[in-house]
Amino acid sequence: MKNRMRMYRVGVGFTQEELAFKVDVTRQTIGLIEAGKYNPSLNLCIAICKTLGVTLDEIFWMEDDQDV
Amino acid sequence: MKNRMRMYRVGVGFTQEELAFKVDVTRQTIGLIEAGKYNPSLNLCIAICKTLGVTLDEIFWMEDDQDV
DNA sequence: GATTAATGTAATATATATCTTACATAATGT
DNA sequence: ACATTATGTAAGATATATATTACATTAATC
Repeated sequence: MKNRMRMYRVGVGFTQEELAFKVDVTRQTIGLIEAGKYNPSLNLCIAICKTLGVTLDEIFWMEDDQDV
Repeated sequence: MKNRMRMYRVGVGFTQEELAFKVDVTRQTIGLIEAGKYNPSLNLCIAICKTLGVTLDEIFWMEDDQDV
């Protein structure tokens, strides 16, 4: 459940709270997704990607899994 | 909530039920996601993509939205 | 070093994804 | 026509994503 959200978020200069507001979700939700402890919905993933200016693959697609 | 699941599923020659079994979910769930009536979890999206041999962007990322 | 901003985290409540069961329809083969 | 396979869909139950509230910690700023 790892992802690259934090990397792109700080890259754009947003705080967790700012990103949360923009995608209409709670700061805690953003924090837990970044921490890899949530399994977010596709719609939320898409909203986050659009806000950060990247695609789903760039944040959420891991080309090589550990067990490959 | 549109996506290209059906296209890739029939391309690989899977039935809804076969794909459902492989990603450990119900046939109905697959059907509703294909119909654009469900907002699936990221984990399920990833499992589907791996089973169909494509990435998240290829199935779930729409480059140009209607409202752009 | 005190204050503020940003983040981590936990408990309970609520919304919703998904399951289960069931039936209906469409397509295909015999 | 009949049987079979694939798909659509609905009602109620369950699991889980997310909200809410609250407090702790860390980093930055004064």
